[in-house]
Amino acid sequence: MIVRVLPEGTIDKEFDYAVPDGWEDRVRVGTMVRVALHGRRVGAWVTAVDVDPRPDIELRPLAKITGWGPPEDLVELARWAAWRWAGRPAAFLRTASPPGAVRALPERPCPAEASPPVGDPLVADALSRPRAVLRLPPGADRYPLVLAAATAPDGDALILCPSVVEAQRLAGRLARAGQPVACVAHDKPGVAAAGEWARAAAGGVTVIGARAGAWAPLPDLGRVVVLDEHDERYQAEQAPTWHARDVACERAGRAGRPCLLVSPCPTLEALEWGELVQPSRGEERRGWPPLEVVDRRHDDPTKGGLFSERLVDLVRGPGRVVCVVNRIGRARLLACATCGAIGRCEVCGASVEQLEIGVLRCRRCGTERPVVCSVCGSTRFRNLRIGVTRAREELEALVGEPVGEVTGTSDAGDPGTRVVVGTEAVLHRVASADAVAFLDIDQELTAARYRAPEQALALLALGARVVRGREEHGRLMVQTRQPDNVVIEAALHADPGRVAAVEAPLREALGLPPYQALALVSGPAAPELIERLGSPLGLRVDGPADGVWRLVAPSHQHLCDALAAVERPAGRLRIELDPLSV
DNA sequence: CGGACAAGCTGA
DNA sequence: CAGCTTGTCCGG
Repeated sequence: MIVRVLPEGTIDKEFDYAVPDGWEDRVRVGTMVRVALHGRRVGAWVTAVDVDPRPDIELRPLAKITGWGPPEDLVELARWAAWRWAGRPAAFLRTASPPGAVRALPERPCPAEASPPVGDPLVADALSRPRAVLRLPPGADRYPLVLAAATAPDGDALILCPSVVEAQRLAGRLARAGQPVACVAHDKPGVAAAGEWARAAAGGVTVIGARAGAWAPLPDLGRVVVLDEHDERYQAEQAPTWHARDVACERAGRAGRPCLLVSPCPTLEALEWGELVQPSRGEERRGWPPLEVVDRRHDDPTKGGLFSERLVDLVRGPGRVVCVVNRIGRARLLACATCGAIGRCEVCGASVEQLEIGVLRCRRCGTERPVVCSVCGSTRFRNLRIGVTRAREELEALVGEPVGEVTGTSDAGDPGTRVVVGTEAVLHRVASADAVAFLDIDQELTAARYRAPEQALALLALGARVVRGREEHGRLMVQTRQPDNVVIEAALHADPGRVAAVEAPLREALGLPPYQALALVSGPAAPELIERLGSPLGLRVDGPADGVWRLVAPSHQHLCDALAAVERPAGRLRIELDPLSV
């Protein structure tokens, strides 16, 4: 027998090898092997079996069978993803492969007993549709939905969560309920990750995972559920910038299986893809906490800083309070206290920030200088935009007790303080609180990213989840100079559809995703790629701006076909499909 | 990817 | 022209 293999790494070419006698039944599409290539041994995936021999080449034998690899449907899916995100199939096959060698699959567990009927009619409705988007408010418990999906007949469910921690928590809960479950995650600490992959590959288990879980092996895929589909952690930040939600949807579609996207604030991408299933107004309102909007339009921006009177009352007051400022450091924008000039870099003119005491640092070029006004020489500055570090200091002074600080880079140790301030990361770390306050939500509302309104609503929904729904008496507070902003109104009325209703026509008019396909091309080899690309029909090439070209096309079909048609030039190249900001 | 080999550059 | 770097090609 002759097989075709694709080597690991960046060799984007397939090679044929002979299968030694007696190995035939251990080799199938997806099997991981080692082969001699150009005097070296490299790992590879079998991509085709029973290949016709070529008379011109003397074939070498496979050197070794490493073990089980992605099943055939995922090898096909990897080819699709390579097209869809302009990457190499090997990158996706790596994600779809076990984190260590899998020699044998474990026994398939005995099937669990017959599934109980789904109690919640909303969940039953959502699970009964082939492509549904379920808008579930932040306070709603998703476990009944997960259990219903896990116990549904017709195959094993695949359930995705935005983070490995959430996936593990959910898998643990299902396992304790007696459900056979495998938690597939590549960066899962400690536990035998290859073992979990093997249990998934054996079948008969519900598979739960984070982003890479979209590539978990399931021999008998039933339904696919993506929880918090709006979460940006589903998208890989390195190229290829694939999105686990989109992979999951494509995978379910290819297998002819139902797929359900769940979110308190579904993205426009999700709404374009499937039918929206929403709770009654009353049910959705119960799932959002009341929102206290502190209108700061008439507050003097130079007085009180980030802390309005109502906010001071909140933090002084009983219960656990989480404050969110999505900025690290001490000061991200400063003005001279004497002459009022904005602190600027003397080299490039960009605004300077103060991350630590005594040093001003340029946000663009990184030049540092002492805290002296370059216009009038004064050494006193006003902090126009304070960050988490400074906010913590000021909060401590206000409440007269220690205040915790949590940012994405701070160590995981929980600050056991009553009041905690942090960036968005604090909402992922703190399990529950009596109140969540967004000190400067305007920063999110006015951010120069086209998804800013969706992201701001997602942030509010995350805060809402930490304090739970209306019946839990949690409090959600925002301080804003834009109390009429549709994002604030959506959270206030527990009606996320308001944001979509405003954003959809706007994005359509501006030619932004999901109504047009976008890609950014950068890196030393980018000019060569742009040159080779030419100007195919339907593709617009803008730029370069700061060395980045922007490709726009009416659909992914147009854009990805155009990219697939050109040969990738040598050298470093980053092709970012569906960028989160442009 | 990484080894092989060719082409280009340098210094005596 | 040896000795070195840089670039391109190719593998089964």
